Amino acid sequence: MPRKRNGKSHGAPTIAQVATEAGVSPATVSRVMNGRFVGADEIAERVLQAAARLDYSPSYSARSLALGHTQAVAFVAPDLRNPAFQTILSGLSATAGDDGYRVLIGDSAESVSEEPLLAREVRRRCDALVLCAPRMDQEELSGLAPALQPMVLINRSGGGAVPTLNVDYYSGIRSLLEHLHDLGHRRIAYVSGPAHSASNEHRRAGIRSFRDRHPETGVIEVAGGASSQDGFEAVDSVLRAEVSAVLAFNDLVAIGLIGGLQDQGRSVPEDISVAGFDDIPFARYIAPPLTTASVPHEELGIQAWYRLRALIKGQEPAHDVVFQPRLEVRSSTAAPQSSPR
Amino acid sequence: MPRKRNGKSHGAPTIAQVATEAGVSPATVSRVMNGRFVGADEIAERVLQAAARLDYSPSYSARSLALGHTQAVAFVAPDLRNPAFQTILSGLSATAGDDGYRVLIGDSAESVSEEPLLAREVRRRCDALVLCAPRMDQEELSGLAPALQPMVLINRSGGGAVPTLNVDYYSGIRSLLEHLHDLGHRRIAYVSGPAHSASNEHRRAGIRSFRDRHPETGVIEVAGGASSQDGFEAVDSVLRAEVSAVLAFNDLVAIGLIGGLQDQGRSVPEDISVAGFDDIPFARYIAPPLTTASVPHEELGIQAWYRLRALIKGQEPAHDVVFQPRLEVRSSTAAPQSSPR
DNA sequence: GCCCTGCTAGAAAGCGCTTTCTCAGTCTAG
DNA sequence: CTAGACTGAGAAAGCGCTTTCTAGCAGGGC
Repeated sequence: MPRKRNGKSHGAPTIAQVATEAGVSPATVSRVMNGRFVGADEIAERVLQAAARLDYSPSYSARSLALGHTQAVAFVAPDLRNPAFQTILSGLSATAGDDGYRVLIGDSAESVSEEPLLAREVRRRCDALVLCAPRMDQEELSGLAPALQPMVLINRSGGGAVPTLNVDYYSGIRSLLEHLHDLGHRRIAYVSGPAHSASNEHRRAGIRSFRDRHPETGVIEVAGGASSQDGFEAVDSVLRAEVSAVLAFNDLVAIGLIGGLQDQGRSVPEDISVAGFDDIPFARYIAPPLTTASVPHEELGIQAWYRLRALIKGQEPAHDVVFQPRLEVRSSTAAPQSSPR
Repeated sequence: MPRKRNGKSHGAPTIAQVATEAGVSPATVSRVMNGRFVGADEIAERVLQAAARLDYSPSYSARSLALGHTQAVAFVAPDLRNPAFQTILSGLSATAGDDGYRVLIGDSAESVSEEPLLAREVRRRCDALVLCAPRMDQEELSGLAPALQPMVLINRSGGGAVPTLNVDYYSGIRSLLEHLHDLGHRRIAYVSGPAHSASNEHRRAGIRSFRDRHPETGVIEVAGGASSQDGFEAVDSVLRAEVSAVLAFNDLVAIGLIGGLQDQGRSVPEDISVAGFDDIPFARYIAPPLTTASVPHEELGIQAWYRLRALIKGQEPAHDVVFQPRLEVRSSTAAPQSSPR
């Protein structure tokens, strides 16, 4: 048995102490504290007063054990520094908070290999899970899914039983490409996302479909990643590709790209157009304001909670939804120069 | 007693089941799972195999109750949408994660009145707390502190016993003001933070000290807030003040301000200089790149964890630190026009 | 050859709740 | 006036672990 066995000198007061103080049984205290007490008002009052006097508040651990649930849900994402995930988290946390649930975070810090372990761990600490695991192998994900339920998946297909919230990257990327094409661009670079990213694959599928429709337009893929740093480092490859426009995996990459391009004396959009994806909160404020495909991340977090809540209650969750990104044309894209230098 | 009483059909396997499966006692299972087992290797092996076969993993609730701790810490902040808090959280989460601790978030969504309750709640769910409560009344904070320990406070003084990580807003604001003054500005607006914000008070003290040194320079305070929206809405007051430069409570406010100013046809920094505070990750990328005072938020999160860890272990935490913001001069500030229009 | 020591593994208590079960007391009806 | 139906509150079991305590069994010293 744990530490001290007798003296209850320090530490939080227990239900037993309150019971003693009020001269009732622990059962009664429990009932009063949970509003399940039927009986003499005078007793309830005594319990309340005793509780107040001792500054009692029930142990969450004990409660969780007895009840079999924790009133908390987990959120795992590959990179908490990315505003897109932060915004999902913020929406999730606020909405879950309204229902008295808190969120426990699992930041896999880009380590794909640790992700399954991390997901299992945080899931077992909570009642449910919201999983953003863009790079996890599909087989692994499918294998993991049963052990993780109840959960909702963001931007992955869970193979059937698990509610999923998706962003239509396929259409989003196509809109962006069409926009660039309408502007007159015929050679466009795509700075791709991390290897094995599911959403990167969707974007590539969108690119293929665009190519089929516009065979005259070249879309050159160059290696990228998910961070501004990756965008910055992709600048040379982009320049080498001699394109008039570049589409980045996401806004972060686009921002790094713009910074690097400017460092090299190129101006955006005069010399080269740049578009991102996500519409993170600052995309509109950067120089130049970023053309991007807007994704309602906060709403993703909110809807994720609604589904989780249904699942937790044993109800049928609302149907899956595929969010359509909204093309957000700003000033980082423009018609190509007639005479490229 | 909870739900089912006999059948252990569904639900996670318990230590008792593993014990039965392996033909040993629960005590032995517990010991081998925790590496405290000394004895026949063959037995350990049998337990491990049984555990693997049942896909057993110990219940966190039960473990927490027995052990008296949760291996989790809480983080409460007034607005999770603010990149400054997100960055602190990210640093905290990553560092705590390395030590096997997870973080539970409490987003008070700007509701100052709910904050004490929220802080108590999330604190009681965890082993410790990192509290960012810039607006909480000092009395209330001091009263609350004992109940919240172990905790570390960000940007507040905890009245003695509680480790605190502070940013020197006083000096930061002075540097910014000196920078503006050096540029030649003699009428400067300060778009203040939320009412009752402790860090706003520090900034104001910095302003007073600057005024004493440069009595010829007017610093006009106009009401603001903490969000971009607040900055946007402060534009009219700023314009009415007829200043050549404006210092914002933070970067978010500065960004809103710049947006609003541009909407009204003013250009930054030609017509009016704007400076922020915090150096959020995107400050350097906005148009124009924002002059600001850089605060190492991630480091705040990291150091917060180190102190929490010491506290949890019953050790003496490292001493408090006051981070000095670094003046980051970028293009949103410039010398005033000789002939203001 | 016997007693004591040392070691391994199990029995059981306890962590702080919730809830079922139980029982004494009260009410109402016949 | 008593039997049956409630009612109100306590006893106790159980949630799934950890850890102390205990007992059984070898091994070694005299």
